[in-house]
Amino acid sequence: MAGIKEVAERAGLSIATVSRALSGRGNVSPTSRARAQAAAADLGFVPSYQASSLASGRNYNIGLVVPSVHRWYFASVVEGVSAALLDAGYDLTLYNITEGSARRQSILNDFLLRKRVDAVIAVSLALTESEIAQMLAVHRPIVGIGGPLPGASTIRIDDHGLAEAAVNHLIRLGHHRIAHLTGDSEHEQDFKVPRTRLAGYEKAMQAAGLSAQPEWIVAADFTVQGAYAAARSLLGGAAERPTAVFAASDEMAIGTILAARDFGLRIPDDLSVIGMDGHELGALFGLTTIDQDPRGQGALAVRLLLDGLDGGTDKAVLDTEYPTKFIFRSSTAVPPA
Amino acid sequence: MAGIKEVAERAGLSIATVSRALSGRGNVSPTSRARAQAAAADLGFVPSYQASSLASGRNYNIGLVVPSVHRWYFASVVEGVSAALLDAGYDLTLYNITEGSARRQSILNDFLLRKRVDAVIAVSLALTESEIAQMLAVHRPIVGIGGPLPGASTIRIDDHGLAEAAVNHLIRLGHHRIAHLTGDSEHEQDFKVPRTRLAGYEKAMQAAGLSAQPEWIVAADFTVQGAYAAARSLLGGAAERPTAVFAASDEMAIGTILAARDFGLRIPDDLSVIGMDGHELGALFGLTTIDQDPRGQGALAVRLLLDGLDGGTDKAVLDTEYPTKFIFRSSTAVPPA
DNA sequence: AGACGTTCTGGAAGCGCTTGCAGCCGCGGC
DNA sequence: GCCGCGGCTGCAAGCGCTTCCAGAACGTCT
Repeated sequence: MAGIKEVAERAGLSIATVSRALSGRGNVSPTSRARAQAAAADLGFVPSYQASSLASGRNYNIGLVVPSVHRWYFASVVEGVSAALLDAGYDLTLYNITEGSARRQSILNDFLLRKRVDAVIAVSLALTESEIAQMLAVHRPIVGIGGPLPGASTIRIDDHGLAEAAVNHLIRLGHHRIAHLTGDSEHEQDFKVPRTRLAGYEKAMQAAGLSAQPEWIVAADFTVQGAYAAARSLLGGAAERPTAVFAASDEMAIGTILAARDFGLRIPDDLSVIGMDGHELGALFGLTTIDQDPRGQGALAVRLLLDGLDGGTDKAVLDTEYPTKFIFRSSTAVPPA
Repeated sequence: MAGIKEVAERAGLSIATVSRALSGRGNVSPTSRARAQAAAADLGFVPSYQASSLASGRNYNIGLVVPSVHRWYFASVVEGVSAALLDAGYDLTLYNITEGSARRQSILNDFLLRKRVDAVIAVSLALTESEIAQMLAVHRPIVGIGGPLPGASTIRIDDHGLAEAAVNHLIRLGHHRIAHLTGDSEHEQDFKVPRTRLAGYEKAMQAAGLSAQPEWIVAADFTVQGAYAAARSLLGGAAERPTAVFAASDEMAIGTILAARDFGLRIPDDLSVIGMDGHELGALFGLTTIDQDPRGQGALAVRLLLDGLDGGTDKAVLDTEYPTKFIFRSSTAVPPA
């Protein structure tokens, strides 16, 4: 367990010089630097994280708060963030707040504020203004992904507009009876996205002069299974069956496709389905969707944060709209005659 | 940014007493404790993580190393570990080593050894003995999940025996032509599990006097898509088609089922499929499988580790076999006549 | 009443680094 | 030849806690 002191002795230098040599901060002659590095390598020296952190105020650690790690979208963000941070030499501290409200205050207090992290990335988490203010007050920049963070920087996609676009795509194909699979309000206190997409759906329907039957708007949790169950009741229901479904996520779209298949409905002949996300599995189902590249969003969040930390400027709050790609595949077509 | 000093002043106590009062270590009169707590609350005091960590040597932070965060199994472990750690007041530092070898040495050096974490949980990661020794030398206990860690504690399931059991289930149903979907060696340098399951498959086949055609053992990456593609070539191939498939994971089993459906094969009438994992989606497909509860494995790993850290005993290396549950559903049946 | 324990408290010494400051050296400019 | 300056270096003062130790206060036992 060699410390910097041992390295200094072995290198015949002072502790201060070794510190400067190894950290790259401050002036050190090439000779000294080389000696310090050699000594450090010989001893297998690894600087103590907490000591340097305490002394310098830098942590090289950022916190990532997600409501789930199972859903494709979140897993992808985690992956993007993780890779970007590893490259930058930062640690990633993960907070998976599953149950929603119960633990969140304690996480905020006990973890995030404990100066353990230099900054936090909150995914689909609706922090209140005062919570955000708390974080900013202790100089912890925040960026939000996919969730509105009043007063903090955010990265998001145009959920409303994209939902409209998805529905319009179906409308242009000739569909009139378009259903929507949205989020389950029970599981999404923090998760505003489904409501926004729902609003986009309604707007597009209305703009086209179509009536969105209440029974065509069905809520499910954001999983394949949840959507499958919801789609079964939607498609198996009496009355007029919709000819198209806009699902608020690709996982839900896949659940819908599976349910449709179970009913003997052919996609897209009998039913068109469009999703949203860019899930890898979409290709397998020929799913038409809108790719939002969550991995890239995670990487971007890291870049924004690190730029801000380096720049030192408590930079302006900026709201970035992340670009998306409409992917046309075979799950959408003209409605049955 | 109140420090412990301000709290002490406000409470009219010494720093030492406040520290003891708030941490619960050492003797403090009820009166003093209350005063300290009140003062801390008033000031919104949150102790500095690095300072207490530096002074006490405890980190309250454990590192979790996973090769992926997308695959169901790993996401589940992360979830289990995360929940258990939050309860215990520990932070979780996540290292997602995607590419395999490239970054792993640097992670070991730059991150794990930097005393940032008190312990590490490595999932399906085959650390070498010397890597493990390095960690243990700096008093960082390790527990491995689902991967052999020579010299460290591990939690694992009986992959070999369970694979045999899965295949035997098919054999008992009357199947002779049983295929196996295994891992893709390209993507699994560290991941020994598929090979073990393959060995179990071979053993069971041999024990039953069945020949495992080489073309019935097909490799794919551990995703639905990968398995789907592999299953297509397996089922679409000429020659004798297998009547049953044992897939090394539920995701692969699902891919197989989807491929079979696309070929018009009915499950289980034309093809039996058995998986392994306990994926929630399995129910939707009626998938017979073996539930290994990765979430529980993650939670157990945390418990082992924390017990060890508290106990102080550099406890014995122990190898825990985690219990599994065979789940019979509708994807397996007697072979077609 | 005196000796001895217990419980509680505060002083102060770290934990292992970073960094401000001052001193040293060697150099170019006047 | 002297001054000034810039590059290097080491000293030492922290960073904000924890914890050892010694001492104070209060009980208990004989």
